[in-house]
Amino acid sequence: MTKLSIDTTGIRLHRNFFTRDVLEVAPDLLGKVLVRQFEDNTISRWIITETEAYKGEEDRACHASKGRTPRTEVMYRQGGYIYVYLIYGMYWLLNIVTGKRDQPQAVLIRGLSAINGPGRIGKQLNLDQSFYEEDLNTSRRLWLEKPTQNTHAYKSSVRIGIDYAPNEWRLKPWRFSLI
DNA sequence: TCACGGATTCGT
DNA sequence: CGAATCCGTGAT
Repeated sequence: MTKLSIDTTGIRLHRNFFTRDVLEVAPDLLGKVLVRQFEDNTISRWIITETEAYKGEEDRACHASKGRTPRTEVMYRQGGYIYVYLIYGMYWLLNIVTGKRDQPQAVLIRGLSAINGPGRIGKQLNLDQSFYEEDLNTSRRLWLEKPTQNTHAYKSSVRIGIDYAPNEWRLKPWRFSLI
C-alpha cells in the first residue's frame, strides 16, 4: 500500500515577484519564508520579519549611489539575485536584488524569526562571497517561498546605520517590520 | 599602492 | 562607548 505524503513546503517565489519596485517588494517580503539548504543537505526555514529598501543611484544610503562598480554590479541586474557584501570585516549581509534591469535596487534582510540583526543572519546562514549573484530562481542552497498562510500587519520606520546619508535619504521610512 | 570607513555586533 | 577586522572604493 502506498502512503500519500503531503508537501507542506511553500511555493518558491520566482522572477516576477522580484522584478517589481523595491518599495513594493521590501514590505511584501515580510512573512515570506527564507530557505537555506546547507552542505550536509539539512534544510532550515525562517520567516522574514524585518527588511530595508535601498533604491537606486539617487538614494544616498544605497551602495549604488557610487555608481556601477564590481561590488554594486549585481544590483543592476533584474530582480531575483543575491547581493552579499562583507561589512566591518566580519559580517556578510544578505540582500535581494529587485526591480528591472538597470534599476539598481536591493532589499536588506534585517531580521528573521529567532534571528535579530543582519550580521547574525549571515553568520547563521553561513554566507560568504560565493553567494554573490546567486540566482534565487534556481539555487539549491538558498531560495524564498510563499507560505501557506501569510502574515500582513507591518510598520515602517527609518533605516538603521546610515548616518552618512543626507537627511533627505536618511529619514525615508524604508525599514519594514512585522508587528 | 595607500588610506579610509562601513546597511554590525559585543563587551565594558 | 570603543574594539574587532578587512575589503571595496577613490585618491595618490
